[in-house]
Order: sequence, then C-alpha cells, then structure tokens
Amino acid sequence: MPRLTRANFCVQADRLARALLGCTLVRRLDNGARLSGVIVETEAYLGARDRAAHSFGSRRTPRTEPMFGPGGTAYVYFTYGMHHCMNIAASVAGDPQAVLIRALEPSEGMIMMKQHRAESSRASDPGALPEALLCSGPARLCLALGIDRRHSGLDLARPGPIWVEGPKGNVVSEHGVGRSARIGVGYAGPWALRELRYYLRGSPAVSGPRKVKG
DNA sequence: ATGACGATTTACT
DNA sequence: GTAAATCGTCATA
Repeated sequence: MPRLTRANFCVQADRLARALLGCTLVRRLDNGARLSGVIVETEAYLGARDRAAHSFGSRRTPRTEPMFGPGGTAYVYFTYGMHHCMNIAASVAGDPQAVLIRALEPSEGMIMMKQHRAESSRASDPGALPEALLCSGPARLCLALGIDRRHSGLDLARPGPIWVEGPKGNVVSEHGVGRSARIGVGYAGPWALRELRYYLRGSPAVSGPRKVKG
C-alpha cells in the first residue's frame, strides 16, 4: 500500500481531514511490531483564523511549533495532565492548519494495543476491551499505538516510526461520510458550530456523541 | 513564581 | 446525567 506523500498532506485542513478517512495510520514500534488502524474520524483545524485551533492568532510556541511545519508534520500535544492527542499538519509551512486524528478501526497489532491500554489503566479487565474501542478517541488511539510528545515534530512524509497508507478501494462509498461540529471546543464561539468533524458512517470505532443524524 | 485551563477519559450517582 | 483525575503549557507579574 502506497504511503501518503508531501503533496497529499499539503492541502487545506478540511480537505485533508476528509481525505484521511479510509486511510491507514501505521506505527512501527522499536521492537519491530507493526500496529495500525483505518482512520474513521478526524477534525480539521483551520489555523490562525480558527478560534478553536491551538494556533489561533498565529500563536507560535514550542508546543505548537509543529503546526507551522509543512503538511505531513506530526503535532502531538499533552492535555488534561494525562492524555496525548495526535494531529497531522496540513497546508504549507507557515500556515498552521492541522487535522486531529480522533479514531481508528484497529487492523494490526490489537494484542499490543490492549497491552498499552492496560499498562496505563487500572481498569477492571483490560483483556476484555472490545477491539472497536481500542482506538475510539484521540487519546485512546495515542495510548494504544504508543504515540506521545516524543513524536511531535516528526515528518510523516519521510521514513520513520509513523506514516499513513492510502485507502484500499472505495471505502467512502461503502460507508459514506458524516459531518458534525467538532467535539470539546465549546469555547470557540461561532467556530464551534462549523461542521469540521468528519467520520465514516457505520464504523463502530467512531468516538464520542454519535447522536448526530447519520 | 504563580495560577488558570484544557482539541479527554473514566467512574460513579 | 455529573465529577474527578492530574500536570504541561502559557500568560501575567
């Protein structure tokens, strides 16, 4: 399966968010294990003008620096004192747009994913975790795949421990694409209402309020 | 040096 | 449905 290239990533965030649906996010661990899942839910953050974006007003700090990199740059941040979330920068260098990866449908390495989820969780019975829930949420998928701040700034268009592979066949027509407002950005005023969340209808791995009609 | 706040998840009433 | 967990980051001083 071909990997996405710089040209694939250097497009407007809303377009990239939709294009990523059906693609596979792949993580190669240091021990050689390959973990992966099909991207089924994303959110676009449109950069300096987007009040919900960390880069709103071109706020450029050590943390947000990767958002200003070229399309394909990983932006991983730590939040709520315990969670990591992963984005892929969109557009060109200097334009801080990005796409938040919100959920995956696991396809390889589920055993390892369960281990990762169990390690950092005092949950009752981690072994009983349904596969569909392993990567059902931005922080869950980072934990499952072993992704954290060390990966922020990584170039996914270059060989490395994380990359994206193109969609197999016409996934979109099989499931159909749903849209809704982004989750957890109520502070963003009018920008909170924009339908910049994209997901594959019918996927059991989609996170959060699925109340939105579909 | 300090304080307010999360692009969340989980557990519990 | 509500609340707690938990700390890096950033603006303010």
